[in-house]
Amino acid sequence: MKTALRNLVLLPIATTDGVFTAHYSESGLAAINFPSRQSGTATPKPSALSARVASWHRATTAALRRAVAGEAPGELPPLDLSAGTEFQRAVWRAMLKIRLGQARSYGEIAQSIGKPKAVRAVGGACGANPIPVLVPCHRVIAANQKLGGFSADMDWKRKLLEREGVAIS
DNA sequence: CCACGGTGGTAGA
DNA sequence: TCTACCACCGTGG
Repeated sequence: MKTALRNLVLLPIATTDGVFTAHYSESGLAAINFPSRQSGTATPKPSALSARVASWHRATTAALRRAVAGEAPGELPPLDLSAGTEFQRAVWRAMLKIRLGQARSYGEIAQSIGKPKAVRAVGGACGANPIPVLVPCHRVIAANQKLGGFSADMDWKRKLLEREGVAIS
C-alpha cells in the first residue's frame, strides 16, 4: 500500500462490542479499525469537524451499529477506496453486493469480477479491505463451506456470520 | 483425513 | 526485475 499522505480524521464509534475507530479522508470513509485494547482515540472538538465529516460520521455510526448487530446497515456514507489497487477495488465492490445472510466463496468472487483463476489473490484482497464489517469481507468463505481466514480475530468473522444467520460447517 | 500442484496479485529487496 | 509469500481450490492418496 503506498503511503499517500491524505489528511485523515479519526473518530471513535462505540458499539455493544467495543469502540471502533473510523478514518475519514477528503472524499469519505476511508477505513474502520476493530476495537483494540490499547488504542484510545482522542475525540476532536466538535467545532473542529467539518459539517460534511460530521454527517458522514453519523451515517457510519448508525450503519456500523446495525451491521455489528447482524442487521442491514442501511445507507452508507461515501466510501473512499482509493487506497486500493484496481483489482482490490473490484473485489471490494463485489463484496458490497453480497446481501445480508448470504455468503460467497473466494472462487465465486473471482468469477464475478471476470478473473476466475485469481482465487488466491481474492483472499489477499479481502485481507486488505480497509472497511471491514461495512464492506462485508466476512461473507467470503472457503468453497467447502468452511470459514477460511480473517485478518483480524477469526472470532469476529464467526460472530458476524452467526448474527446474520449464516451457517458454517 | 492429508499432500500437492496450479494458480494471480502484492510487497519487498 | 525476481522472489516469496497467500483469508484458495480441485484432485488424488
